[in-house]
Amino acid sequence: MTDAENPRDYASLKFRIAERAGGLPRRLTQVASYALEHPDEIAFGTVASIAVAADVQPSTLVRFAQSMGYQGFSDLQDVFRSRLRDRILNYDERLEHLRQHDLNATKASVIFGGFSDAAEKSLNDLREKLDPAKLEEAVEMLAKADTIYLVGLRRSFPITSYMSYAFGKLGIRNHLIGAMGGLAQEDLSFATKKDVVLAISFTPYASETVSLSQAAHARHVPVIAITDSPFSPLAPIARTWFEVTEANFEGFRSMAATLSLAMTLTVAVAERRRNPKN
Amino acid sequence: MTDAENPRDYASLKFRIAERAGGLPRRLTQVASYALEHPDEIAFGTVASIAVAADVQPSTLVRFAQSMGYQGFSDLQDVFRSRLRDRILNYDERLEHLRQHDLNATKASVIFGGFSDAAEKSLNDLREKLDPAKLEEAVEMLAKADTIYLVGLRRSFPITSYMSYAFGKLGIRNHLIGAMGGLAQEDLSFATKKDVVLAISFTPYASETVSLSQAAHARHVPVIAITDSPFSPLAPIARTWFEVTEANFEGFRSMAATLSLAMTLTVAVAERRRNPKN
DNA sequence: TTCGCCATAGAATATCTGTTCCATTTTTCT
DNA sequence: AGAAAAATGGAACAGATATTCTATGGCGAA
Repeated sequence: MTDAENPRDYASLKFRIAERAGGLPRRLTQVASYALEHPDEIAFGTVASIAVAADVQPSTLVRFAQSMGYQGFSDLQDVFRSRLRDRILNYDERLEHLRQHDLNATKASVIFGGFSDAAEKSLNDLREKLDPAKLEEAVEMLAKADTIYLVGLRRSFPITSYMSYAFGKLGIRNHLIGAMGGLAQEDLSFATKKDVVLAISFTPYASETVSLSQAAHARHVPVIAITDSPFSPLAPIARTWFEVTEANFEGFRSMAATLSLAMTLTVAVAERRRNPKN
Repeated sequence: MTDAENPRDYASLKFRIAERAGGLPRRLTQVASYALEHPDEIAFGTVASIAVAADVQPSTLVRFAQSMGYQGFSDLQDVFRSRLRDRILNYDERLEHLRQHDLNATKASVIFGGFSDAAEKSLNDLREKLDPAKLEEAVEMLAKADTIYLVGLRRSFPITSYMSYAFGKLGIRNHLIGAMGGLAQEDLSFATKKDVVLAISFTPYASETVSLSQAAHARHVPVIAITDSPFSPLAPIARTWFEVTEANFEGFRSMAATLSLAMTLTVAVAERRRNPKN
């Protein structure tokens, strides 16, 4: 008997189970305690496998789920699965929420919340994923470079233009490619082995960024890339590359993580030049 | 054909997929990229449901698993599931992990942490401080503007250049001032009462940004400002203005909050133009 | 004790699952 | 251009799945 709506998130379900477990028949209590103790067995297992593990009949599991207000075991299992999903994806759900609200409200502040969340998620993602060794390698390369060529168009241009500005302030020679006018190719053709190209591009990869980087790579200019997937055309030609996946809101991707990485590279390179290794 | 032993943990599997994806047939590449982008779909979904989501035949999924060296799809799915299991189980361990890493953390990764923290702090600050009413007002003004003039130099230029790009994509007429060359004054002199100037400037306020905005204001062009203090020279001349204080790390200020606000304005204006307020 | 009720076990079942197979298309090599 | 090989789509299949159903067991009330 479903009494009122039943929990769709793990926290409330857990609460309901704990709450009702006392007044439940023997076998169902047994299931309840097993469920709370081995939540990921429930999430991943099959009725049969869980039944064995909990020393219970398969049908008991179904009855348990029904007594908690769900239609069947699979229904309840979904909640246990969402728990695992949410640990990683709950931001996406929040974005979903915002999007739904957005339809009714269209309020700018909701949009702001969405972008802020996207930024935060992106930052946390990168925090987990960023490999310090790769970072070191990139910093080392950039620190030794004669001139740093910054290649970024469209969405990535704000990033490269920031880097160019910051490098400039720090006295690090750099060329910003693709600013205005079509002189990009010209500029980059001066690059040599002693220089480094830092290319930034995300799906859909701007063709000019890709072709410029490839041309540089063909002339043995080392390339460092910041991109969003191993399938990026920049990945295979880069000496080292960073995977940065920005969360998006309403189709507009955050730039917070990329920017954070860009600032890191800038400052770290300046520091490395001041105190070279060894 | 299983060539050597195959990955049982997600990290190595991911690596193998990325490694081999290039030389894979079309449909298998499609699966590869879907798998890397939606790992938890793979973990929880069924062959049928994933096939639909990835726009592929069920059999292709099995073939993909086999081409990665597994006996069947379920085998590969186990690896994706282990990823979720491990994430959860390691949560406490992860803190340990981080602490240990922190000890041998490289300089660059510490810097990255600093910038990420600064970004997060800035975002939270603005989340608390941002006044929805002001936001509405600014959106309304921008939505009604004939042309939006974006004024930002130095550190603020990445922001305005992003907005210019995004506005352009959304079909909203705008002029990016201060890009290159000294023609800024010229460009802005065309602005009329029906336009709006959006000026972005932070301490120390770039004199050109200030003087351009003042000139526009003198000619009765409405000005919206994003700046960092009530004492900013932009505050008194702005019809409405936002105070955004970015946290800094090693003297380099974050741009996350400003960027978030900028994206908000862009998208909100586009939306407002689509659905004007009575 | 006897009756009635509920919980339980375990088999039955209809659905859904992953996998295989083969005809067809596409690509590759000669 | 033609032949050979590889890749793909889609249907068929055997096995596993969650769920339902029925007979049995246990327990308290009359």
